[in-house]
Amino acid sequence: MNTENKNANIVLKKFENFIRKKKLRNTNERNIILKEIYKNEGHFNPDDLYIRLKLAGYNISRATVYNTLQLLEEANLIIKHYFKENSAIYEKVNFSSPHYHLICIKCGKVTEFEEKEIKQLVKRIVGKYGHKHLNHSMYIYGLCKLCNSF
Amino acid sequence: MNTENKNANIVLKKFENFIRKKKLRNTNERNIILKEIYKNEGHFNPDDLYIRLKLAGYNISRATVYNTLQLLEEANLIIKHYFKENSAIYEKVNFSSPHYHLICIKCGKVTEFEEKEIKQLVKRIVGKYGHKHLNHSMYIYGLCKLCNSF
DNA sequence: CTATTTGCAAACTATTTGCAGACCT
DNA sequence: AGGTCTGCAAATAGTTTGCAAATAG
Repeated sequence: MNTENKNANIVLKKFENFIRKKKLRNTNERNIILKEIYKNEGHFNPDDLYIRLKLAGYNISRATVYNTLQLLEEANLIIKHYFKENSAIYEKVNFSSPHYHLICIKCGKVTEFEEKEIKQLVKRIVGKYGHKHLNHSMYIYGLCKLCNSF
Repeated sequence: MNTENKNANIVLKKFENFIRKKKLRNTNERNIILKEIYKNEGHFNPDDLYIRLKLAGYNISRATVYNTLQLLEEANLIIKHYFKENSAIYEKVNFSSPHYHLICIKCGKVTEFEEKEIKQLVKRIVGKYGHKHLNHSMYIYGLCKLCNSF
């Protein structure tokens, strides 16, 4: 079995547990949406996903897409970002290598980077405040090389 | 002169420089908005600000408020956050102590924290990617003490 | 069975835009 | 004087909601 399928199976399992624990219902729509997300790479917004499902032949409403994305976020299977207003951007949780974002406030370009140190730092902070840690994001705002030279 | 006024003067000066450098115009509205922001503490959204200006007797349109907030962000005098969708949240740049945010994905509570290490880390990363650094944010998502116990 | 979930369309809300007039430089 | 900036109202875009029908448990 390839890595992609393995990951997809892990998240389906996790989602099933989450659903059971919360006494929610295991619907086709929810599973289809989760699979569609894990079939693809990179960032996506709710409408991207809605269109992709449409093209794949599924008749799943926007309401259900939004609804399910919220559930998946609570289940810690996707992360929600807000690079700019009026559009939430999601990405799959990457179990092996969390990464962070450099954002150009001029052109909106998003550059990803990794940084092992951050994980330790976050662990310490969360402990201090008694939170249950689900996820974390780091956004560095500035001007990218190109925008900075004009 | 108290600290508040001193800070307000520094930012007015900085904004003036920014305006000049960009060959923009030094309008009353822009200065009124900037002063109003620095008169207050904590987070605010564009509409909060609009209402506050209204109540203070200024007839400044939403369009101008949005417009100016964008300028102030570019001038690095305010930071924009997206704690949840459909509403940008701003705060003044705090020249002495940058701080970061723990966000509860259940109840939306935002807890601020400081962490000196982060600044160094960010400096290193930005250098690596050739960005011009303006600001950075760290968001840690999870469940706050209260939400985690239910 | 029955309470949750769904699809649909309409509603809502934050932000942006177009335009005519006002105002910096 | 000339182009930028403003206020206003209408337009836009993302998300949520209300309701009737479908469906999981």
